[in-house]
Amino acid sequence: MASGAAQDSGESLLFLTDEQVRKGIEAMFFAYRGFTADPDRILEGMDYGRAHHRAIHFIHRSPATTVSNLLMILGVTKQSLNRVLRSLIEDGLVEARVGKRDKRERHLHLTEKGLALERSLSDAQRVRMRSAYRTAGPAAVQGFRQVLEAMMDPELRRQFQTLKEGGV
Amino acid sequence: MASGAAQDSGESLLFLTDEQVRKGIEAMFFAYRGFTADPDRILEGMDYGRAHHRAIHFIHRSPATTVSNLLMILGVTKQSLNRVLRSLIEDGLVEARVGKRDKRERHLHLTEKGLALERSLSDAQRVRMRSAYRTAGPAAVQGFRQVLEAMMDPELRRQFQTLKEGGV
DNA sequence: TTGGAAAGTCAACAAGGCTGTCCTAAAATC
DNA sequence: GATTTTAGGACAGCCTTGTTGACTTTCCAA
Repeated sequence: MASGAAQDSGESLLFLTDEQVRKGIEAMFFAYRGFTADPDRILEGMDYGRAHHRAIHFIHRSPATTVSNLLMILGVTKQSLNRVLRSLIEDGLVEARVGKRDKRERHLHLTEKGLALERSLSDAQRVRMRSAYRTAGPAAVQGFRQVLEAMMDPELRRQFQTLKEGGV
Repeated sequence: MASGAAQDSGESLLFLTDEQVRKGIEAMFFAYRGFTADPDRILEGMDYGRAHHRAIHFIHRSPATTVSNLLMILGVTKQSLNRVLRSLIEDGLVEARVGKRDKRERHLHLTEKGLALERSLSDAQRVRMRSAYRTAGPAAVQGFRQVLEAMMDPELRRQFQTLKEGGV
């Protein structure tokens, strides 16, 4: 429907129509497909999937992180994460070191092999991001980041901001 | 690493460091979680999942669309989509009308019941989008959309733009 | 008119979520 | 010192949603 575009119906804060907001929703859907496409392509054929990618990413970003920590960030059950971690450890991509002060904890690290895979995955993903950034321009990038951050659950946003400052 | 922010290393187009691009990647990950959280909450308990939501969304957006059309948009196999459609049709949310000129085709429509579910799902999702938009502001929203669009695969981007103009 | 392509269905399998239960070791608390 | 809590792991079984492969029906074009 080629209906009215920016006619905010009385409220100054609602500067977009439902139809326009829906376009944002679809953009999010299609963009996420693109976003995951490159790593998925690399992973396919190996025995790994997106779940492994996520684990590798966050272990790389926060070396020596514990299993519980990773659970919070990834938002999955420990059984689910454990299955993934087990295969990564067996294949020598991740090393789990027993904690020094608290021996119950396992501190996770990427091995050389793990770092290599992380590199290739994040390289591929960064190429696309960087290209999108370049196309859209610096101002757009800032807006992009602002909207994404506002879209997160408060809990996740805190996680994100913690990583932002403290991480790596 | 609290390293230099916007020191583009010689190339004017690469205005962000690898580290900053990575932050964008993580923002995408966390934001997508938030993005899907509300509909997921509604769907849980019903017999449906995200796949059903996607089908309902795009049938609503393009009534009388065919199965193949939907396949292209959703990017899954027809067998996968078929399972989802079958349950939606059995439950009376979607109606599949045999094509008039081509009897192989099924033209998909939401029933009253389907429209009601679509409403509640998209309402929930729009509330969050709108709130994020409001927080970030109009300029940010434009940047958001530009970056997302640039991030899509060219094929998907075409789909998106087609919907943008022609759709509903 | 026949053969291929397109639309859709059925069956079986895999990845990766989930719950539930049980286990060990270490730490914390009483 | 005994008990409870916490961190982590393992196993079983289930669900959703993706996949391939094999099949039918319908349409269209050589």
